[in-house]
Amino acid sequence: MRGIADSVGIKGASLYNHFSSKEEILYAIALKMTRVPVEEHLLVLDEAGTPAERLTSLVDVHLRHLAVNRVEHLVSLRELSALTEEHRERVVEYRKYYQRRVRDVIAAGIRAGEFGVDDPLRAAVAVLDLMNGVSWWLRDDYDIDALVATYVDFIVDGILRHRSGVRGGAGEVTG
Amino acid sequence: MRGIADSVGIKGASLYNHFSSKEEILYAIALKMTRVPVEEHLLVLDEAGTPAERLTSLVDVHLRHLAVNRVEHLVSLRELSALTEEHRERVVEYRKYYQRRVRDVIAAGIRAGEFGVDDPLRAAVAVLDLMNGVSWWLRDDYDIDALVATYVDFIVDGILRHRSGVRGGAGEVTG
DNA sequence: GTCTATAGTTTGATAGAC
DNA sequence: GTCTATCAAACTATAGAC
Repeated sequence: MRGIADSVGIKGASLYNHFSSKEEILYAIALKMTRVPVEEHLLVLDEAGTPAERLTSLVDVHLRHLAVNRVEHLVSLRELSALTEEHRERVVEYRKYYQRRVRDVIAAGIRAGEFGVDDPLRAAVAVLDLMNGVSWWLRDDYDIDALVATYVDFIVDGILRHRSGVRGGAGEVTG
Repeated sequence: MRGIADSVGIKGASLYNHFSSKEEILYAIALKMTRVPVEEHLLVLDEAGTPAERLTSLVDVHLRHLAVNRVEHLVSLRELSALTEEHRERVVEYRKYYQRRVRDVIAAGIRAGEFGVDDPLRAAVAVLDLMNGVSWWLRDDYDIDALVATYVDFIVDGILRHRSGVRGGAGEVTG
């Protein structure tokens, strides 16, 4: 609490005029980093376009939100275990719902012939891990447009893309 | 310390017969999770085979080590800031070296015509984030062979693979 | 090499003046 | 809404018996 207070220029005790406990601060941060993506980012999945186009939009807004709230994202990960069971469950529920929606758009892309992965849920987990990993090393002076372009390529044209058949998959050739 | 002691069936004070401080325990864990990969896993990059084959081997040993030492990996991430500056720097150096070696094998793959990414370092970071993300959700009963096969596919045949040029499905067609 | 007891410090939170 | 002063609990670590 003293560290948080320092960073906003007041004393530790003064924080209790704004929050009733440390857990409430951590919950507010964790909620912001899970509810906002669910209630705002997922809207792009309902707009017009192919699954690949809609997922591209989601990667865009997801990475930009993460770039702006990098520290909050790391805190919500690290301090998840410090939340009450009830609060932790709500945060986990938001994360799971977001994951399911990513899985669903990947599944739609498979049905539409745009994507070529076997298991939409596994692919969704990989895609989210790849994006969220950015928060560990991103710096303030990083070119976010370039970041988004690179990761859209890695995800939409890389992980999810149809394999061209020459090597067809993971060990099928040799196995 | 009491929690650590509980998990090995002794009292907190007894831990000091084996380690002189909590920091020493955390450093031992962090060192294990960074030095072992550098000194053992990277050997597969020096064996025979194309860059893609050697990277495939690295993904294999990396994910298996991570599956066996999942908790230690999470601890070494979470408690990195609890280390002394000297210890933290040594751990970070191991991580950076590992990252550079992954970058180099990707660069070799590009030169050999096996891979088609623009920036080997960015690709290496993405590949490592993707693999390390597994430790957040992996369970003990998970099929590791299937995990390895899936991630080799995502990485070697997905992220790093040559794009076919048509950009098959990521928006160029309609845009 | 384990234990109990406890020292010394830090932490989250409260009380009350301004 | 901020501050100083302070509390109670928890923490890392030590001392000394067995």
